[in-house]
Amino acid sequence: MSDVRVRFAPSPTGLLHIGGARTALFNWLYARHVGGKFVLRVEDTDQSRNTQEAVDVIFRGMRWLGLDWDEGPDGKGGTQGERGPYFQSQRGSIYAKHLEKLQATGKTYEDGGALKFKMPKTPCVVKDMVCGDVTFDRTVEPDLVIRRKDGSPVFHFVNVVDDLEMGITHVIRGEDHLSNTQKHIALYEALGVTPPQYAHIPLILNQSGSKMSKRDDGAALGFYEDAGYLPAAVRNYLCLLGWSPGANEEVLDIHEIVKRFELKDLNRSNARFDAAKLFWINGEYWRAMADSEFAEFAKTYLAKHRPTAASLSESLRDGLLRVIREKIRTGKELAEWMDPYLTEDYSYSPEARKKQFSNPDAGKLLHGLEQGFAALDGDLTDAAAEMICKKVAEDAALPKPAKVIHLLRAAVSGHTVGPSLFPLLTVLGKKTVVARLGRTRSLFDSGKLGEAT
RNA sequence: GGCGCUGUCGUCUAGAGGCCUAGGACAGGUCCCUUUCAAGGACCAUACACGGGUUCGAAUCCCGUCAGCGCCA
Repeated sequence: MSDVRVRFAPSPTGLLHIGGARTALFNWLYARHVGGKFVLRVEDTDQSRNTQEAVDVIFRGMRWLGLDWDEGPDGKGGTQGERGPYFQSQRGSIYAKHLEKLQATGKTYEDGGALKFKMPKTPCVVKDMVCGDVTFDRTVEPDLVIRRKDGSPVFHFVNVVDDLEMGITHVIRGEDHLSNTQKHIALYEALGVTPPQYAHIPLILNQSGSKMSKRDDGAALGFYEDAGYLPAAVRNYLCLLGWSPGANEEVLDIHEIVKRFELKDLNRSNARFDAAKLFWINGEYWRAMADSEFAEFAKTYLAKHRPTAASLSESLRDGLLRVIREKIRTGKELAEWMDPYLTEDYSYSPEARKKQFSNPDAGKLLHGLEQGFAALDGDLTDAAAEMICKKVAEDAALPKPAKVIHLLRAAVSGHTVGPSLFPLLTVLGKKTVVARLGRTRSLFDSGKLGEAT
């Protein structure tokens, strides 16, 4: 246990920004590493955007990443912790109290309806746990508006008041706030309170090298949930942006990361977001998942994105998932690869039309395959399927069965790529394979599988 | 414009004066494996921003320049 208290203070904008998620993650990692408290505070002062949905997005994202908080709204309409309320919109009287206190010091003055704070004109040294001692020469620092003409207190002020009222000991936040920190320190000092420790972490940059904004592709955490990424993989990737476990390791269990995470090991330079690397890490987690875990993931993901998958028989669905899983690495791909088997009215891709059904011999081969599978005695197995392919190839005087195999794949799935073919056929079963071959053959015979359509 | 931060392969990083003819990973390339696609294996290419110091010795320390980013106005 320790008396460290850190916080994540997002505003409900309708999405949980990937940079915000990373800030939350680093606060969480530090709290868990030292055994302190992690506080969630919602900075919902912008009434126009302050909706329940927007707040829920934050809770959902945090939970998805597994970042549990010790104090804050519990996400179910209640509160946990003694230092609330944890919504800024409910803290008006607290701000008013501190505003009065600040006014009593004589360090403020009215100016055109706004209340301004007299900034000290002396140098300020921010002792940052990541950036080191950063000196600001404030001789020309303008005074700070702390209450607008409309009476609303400004961000810097409420942020400071909240942090001191909530007993925050370490402020871990994006480096974009480093230059503002001297203002915050001035406010703490004016209120007669010792400022917290600061740790400014590097920013996450987009492809073009500027601060990732919500307009950038993949800037919302929800994007990865929708795309069927695994939260542990996203979390692992985010840890690697500005922090490194040291020697040649990257894919690490979160417990191991918690154990090793130190603020002093944080990088100082901004990091570009690399979607390809995240995709790779996701693949690592995808393959490492236990079967039961995968089954649970697939069930949940398909329920949301492919509700019709529920009508497949359990054995068919499980079989398909098994043969598909090894070829792909996200839920989105899983859903797309399931598509050809969710209906008997499946479509044929342009590649399949072009590569497989533009060949005049295809009709003959399809007939042969259909007859071969129809005539099969007993269960359809990998070996039986292979034999049929070989025989059809021989009958057509083809030197190798490859051509037949490719055509067969296109015929039963409509696509030129897919799961390993023989295991797929076995999963589908003889009846379905024969029916699909019949359908394709008949469409082909009536000239409906050409390139044009 | 002022102030601040940063600057190692395309990207994320290891590196805290000699272990560095700079290591790993992703991405890229070649090959192997493979009756598609993945996965896997082997190999290749690519970096200490630049210029000055300090030192026997610098990616590592200091200064300057340049560049990028951020904050404020």
